[in-house]
Amino acid sequence: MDIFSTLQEDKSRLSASESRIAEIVVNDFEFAVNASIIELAERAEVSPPTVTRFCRRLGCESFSDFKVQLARTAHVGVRYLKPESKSHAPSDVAQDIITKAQNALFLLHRSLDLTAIEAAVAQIARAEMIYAFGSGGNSSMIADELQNRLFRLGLRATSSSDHSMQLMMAAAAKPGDVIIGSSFSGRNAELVRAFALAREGKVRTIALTQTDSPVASAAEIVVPIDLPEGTNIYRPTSTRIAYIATVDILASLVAYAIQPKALTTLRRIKQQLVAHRDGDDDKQLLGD
Amino acid sequence: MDIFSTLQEDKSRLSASESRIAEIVVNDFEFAVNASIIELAERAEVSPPTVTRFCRRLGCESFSDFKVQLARTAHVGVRYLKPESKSHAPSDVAQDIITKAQNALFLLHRSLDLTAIEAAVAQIARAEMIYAFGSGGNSSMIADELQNRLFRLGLRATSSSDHSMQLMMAAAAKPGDVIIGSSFSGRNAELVRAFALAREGKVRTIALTQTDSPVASAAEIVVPIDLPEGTNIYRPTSTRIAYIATVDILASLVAYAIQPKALTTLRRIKQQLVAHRDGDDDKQLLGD
DNA sequence: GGTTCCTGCAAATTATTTTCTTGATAAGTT
DNA sequence: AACTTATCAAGAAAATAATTTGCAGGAACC
Repeated sequence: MDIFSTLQEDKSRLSASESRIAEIVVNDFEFAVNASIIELAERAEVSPPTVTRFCRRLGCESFSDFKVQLARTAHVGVRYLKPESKSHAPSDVAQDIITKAQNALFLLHRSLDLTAIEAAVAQIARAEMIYAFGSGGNSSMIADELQNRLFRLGLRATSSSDHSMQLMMAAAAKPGDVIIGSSFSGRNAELVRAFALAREGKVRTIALTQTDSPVASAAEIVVPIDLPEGTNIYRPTSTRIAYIATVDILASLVAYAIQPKALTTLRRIKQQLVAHRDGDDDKQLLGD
Repeated sequence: MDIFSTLQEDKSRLSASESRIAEIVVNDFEFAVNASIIELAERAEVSPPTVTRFCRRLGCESFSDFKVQLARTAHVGVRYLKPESKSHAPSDVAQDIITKAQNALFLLHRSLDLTAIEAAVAQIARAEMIYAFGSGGNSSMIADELQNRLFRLGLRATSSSDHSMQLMMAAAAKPGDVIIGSSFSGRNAELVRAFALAREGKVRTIALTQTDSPVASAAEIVVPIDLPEGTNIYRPTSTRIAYIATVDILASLVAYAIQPKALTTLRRIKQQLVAHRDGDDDKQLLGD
């Protein structure tokens, strides 16, 4: 557990003086990690012992322990509390995008539903055939990615971003097959329809989407991905990164679940690639 | 600058005693961030003042400053020095993937070539037509992603993962057009050929790939993405994430470069989407 | 009115840094 | 070649600063 979550959760249990300390820590993180207990106490207009007690209440051993914990999580965690930079200079834009991406991963980690993931992995690992659905540029990439990752494991997988094809495939799928649908917004009505159709035919359905969304309610297993999307319309990235990481987690776990099969297939794909290109370099990746 | 880079670089300037401290810091990071100066000194078999001097040499104000800086970067930075967890438990796998992804972003940020990026952005922003090339599952995703991001800005863009098509498109492209090729390995011979063909016809070429690779030498502008790929064959993710972030940075900068045009196009795409789905929710993303 | 909890003061403890000194190494000099 | 001198690393001890503990006053809440 990190300090910031604890701060959020234990906010009510803090006394007036302690809240004042908390506020400074959240608002001026730079100051807080560099300050001594005395400086922090002065700025919050409390005594040093109060700061120590504050740290203890948050589950830290001591003030220095608190500072270290703060520095550790805040590197990733605190930035989403800060207003984004308004500059369009390349270095700022790059920094901003990378920070947001890291935050997305940080938030993803904290909100991961491992139970749902395990359930999804179990279904995928034993599926006869896997259909990955997603549309609209972002989710279609995720669908392709799912197929890309799963076929390498020796599983039968296909993907489609075409609504009509999705419906037809859902209708054609058999019990024992699995449909994985991705929707960033959770409001892809056609995907909902495909899920409904699939469930009628006893086909397993897995959704990668927002909780409490139409797509989520339509699927049997929901792997929830809930992230605040920034308001800047130019930059929908961070969510995308969280989805990719989730696909990666799913694919890795499936790989472990079906170990021997996956290993052979991967080896064969790799041999094929190496033979096809230059033979002297084994370091290249599987599939560029 | 973070402590770990400094440690790497100043390694030669450290004395014997200081190197012993450095070794402990790198190998047992957990101990180092939690220890007091006395504990650290004892373990390295040096005196406390030597530890203070060590911190100063690394550019820190004091020992506590050192600890804070260490904690800040290490959260992201140190883990790639450590052997990866061998457990296949879902939580460990998830943690591992997310950490690696964050590391990839961290490393990306430190190795970004902003000059190359600016040059690429300038070319893309004024291109008549943009061709995004990439093959093999990973890079083909990046090519699609480039198209996906750029067409939304009102630019003319297409993508292809088909080697033959790439060659034909490269031959058909005109001066004023831009070809962006992605290759994780840098050893995609067909892409090299397409680049050569394009350059004959005065078409601008941009490569997203490893430095000092065949693909890199074939392109006019190289946006280098150099990351150590983990050895685990199941998990090629982290590089992918760095590529996606890079595409995002490029696309965002292009968007800013051509502001008014991009804004109108985005607005029209959004209207189209909202009209097509349910009208009551403006929060949905551009393209799922 | 009693209990509980917050808070600050002052003292005690602990940690950290500074200063000073010693010893080692290397370059220069006779 | 032997001696001198400069430079620097490193520890001891002292000084300083930071942090914590114990205690007591006071406020708020039964």
